[in-house]
Amino acid sequence: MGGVAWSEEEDRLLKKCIERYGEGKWHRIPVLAVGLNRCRKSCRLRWLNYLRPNVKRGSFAEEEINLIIKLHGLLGNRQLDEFRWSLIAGRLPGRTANDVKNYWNCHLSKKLVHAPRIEHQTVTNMEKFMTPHPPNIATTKPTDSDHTSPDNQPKTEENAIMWTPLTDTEVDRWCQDLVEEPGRFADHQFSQFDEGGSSSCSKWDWDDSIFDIDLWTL
DNA sequence: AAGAAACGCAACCGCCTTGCT
DNA sequence: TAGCAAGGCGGTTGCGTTTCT
Repeated sequence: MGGVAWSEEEDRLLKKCIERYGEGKWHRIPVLAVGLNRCRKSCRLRWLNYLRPNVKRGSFAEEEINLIIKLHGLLGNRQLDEFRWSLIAGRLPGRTANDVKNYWNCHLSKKLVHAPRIEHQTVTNMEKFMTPHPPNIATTKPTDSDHTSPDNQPKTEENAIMWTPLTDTEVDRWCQDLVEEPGRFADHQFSQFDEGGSSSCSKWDWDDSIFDIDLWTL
């Protein structure tokens, strides 16, 4: 791993400590969890990415991949190659920023490397590339009005597992289609961010504005 | 069957932002 | 207003596992 792997005992100590004292006081965790020789940052990361309840593991579903690519196009900084993984992850129930980032770096970035301007590409015709799935799941475009759940469904494990994971081949085909198809994102939707370069639109203007766009109708 | 290469992902690092004094 | 501490984030690393030759 990228560092010293956490032992079961360390996980148990951290979980117990957070259940007792709550999330958020990371600077106190190393003090409160006797025997846990980890810094506040490591504790926070371990909790958020691994121990926290509702953390979803396993393959990404097509809806999740769809949303990652959409949001990556919208939230990615074209000039700096910077991305807002936490914002993307925030719209994928059970997924962490680290998960999304890893998935992008391992799977999608290589496959979309030839796409000139992803944010002007489109995410359409998913139905063509779908694996068999329960009716009305993948083809339903939710309203997502509360910005908390991409499928506008209760955040339950049941809903999550109904999403059908894509194989690598299917992702390949889907990404290829994305590259070849002319953009469906209207330029005017982005012009407000482009005018005058980055100086006229701060990062927070971006964040505030970005969710005014109905992602599911793009 | 064995070694090499590629992949996946947990963990670390450094920087930035925020809140408090 | 400045300085400090803590939270949070994105980029990177490196080891275990899987696939390929």
